[in-house]
Amino acid sequence: MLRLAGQLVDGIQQGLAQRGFTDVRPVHGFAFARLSGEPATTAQLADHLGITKQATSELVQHLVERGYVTRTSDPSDLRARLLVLTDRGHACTRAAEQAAADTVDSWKHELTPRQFAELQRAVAAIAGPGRLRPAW
Amino acid sequence: MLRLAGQLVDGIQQGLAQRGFTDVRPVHGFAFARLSGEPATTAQLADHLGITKQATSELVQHLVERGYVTRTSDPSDLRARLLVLTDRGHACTRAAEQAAADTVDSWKHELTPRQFAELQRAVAAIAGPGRLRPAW
DNA sequence: AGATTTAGACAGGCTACTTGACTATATAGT
DNA sequence: ACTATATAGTCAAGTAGCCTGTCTAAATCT
Repeated sequence: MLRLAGQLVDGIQQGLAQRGFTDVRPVHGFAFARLSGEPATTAQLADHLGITKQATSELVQHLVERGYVTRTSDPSDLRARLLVLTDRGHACTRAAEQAAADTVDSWKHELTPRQFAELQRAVAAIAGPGRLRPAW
Repeated sequence: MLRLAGQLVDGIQQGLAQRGFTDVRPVHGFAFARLSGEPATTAQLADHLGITKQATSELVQHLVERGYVTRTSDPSDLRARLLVLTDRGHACTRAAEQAAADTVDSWKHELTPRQFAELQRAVAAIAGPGRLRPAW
């Protein structure tokens, strides 16, 4: 299982590099996954990633500098800044999803369609939705 | 899939802590996995872990200081030191395996026996044996 | 025998995190 | 309404795990 996760992470990272996104790391992908749904504040993102606000603040700064994210003001809370993906941010997210799909496809070829469907069902049943964060 | 890997790593780490092993990290587990088979040199271990000799040397020093590993001389090469797991090292390895089994058992309860068997088969078929290293 | 490679360790540097401290805004208690 | 407390975000400093570069001793090649 750990090997599969490693293959997937490596595959995404490699696919992103091939598509021109060389300045993002896996942890940024987890951030994109959170922001691609709806905007979030830095504190919410920190909770999602399982790291401190401070580290998240620096990570967000990195993404803003490289044009993946913009900070917009939250009308309901003057302290907070809502983080929104830019077009480039969305493009990077799509590229990561494609790279992930490519890796999963390579697994598909090792299995019968029925086995693959079972695998998908089992993984989805066990994992469920929820926070996704760096593991080790 | 990444969530499952995260659950597994967290489960192992937590299980180890409950069993009294609080001074090991996941990367040490990968080292134990390599050493529990047959002894290896630092350079071989570095190759297995996918990190430099220097980082491996420091990691080994950490494990020696804490009594998990001993360095024995290699009669066929006076430069090399063969790394051997101590009793404590083996105990930690077994504890990690038990903790991993506990986590996998919790998955088992979410699936039918047939589905679980299919999952095992599919994962084994895709992942295969080989080097295991930190992923992100 | 001499030249090159390899095992291991030491030194210094980088980076992604951490804890601690601080300001500005929001919320709760009286 | 006023005060006390909590929260959003950032700055500063420290830590840990990796890196590259360098070196010694032993092995291997010519």
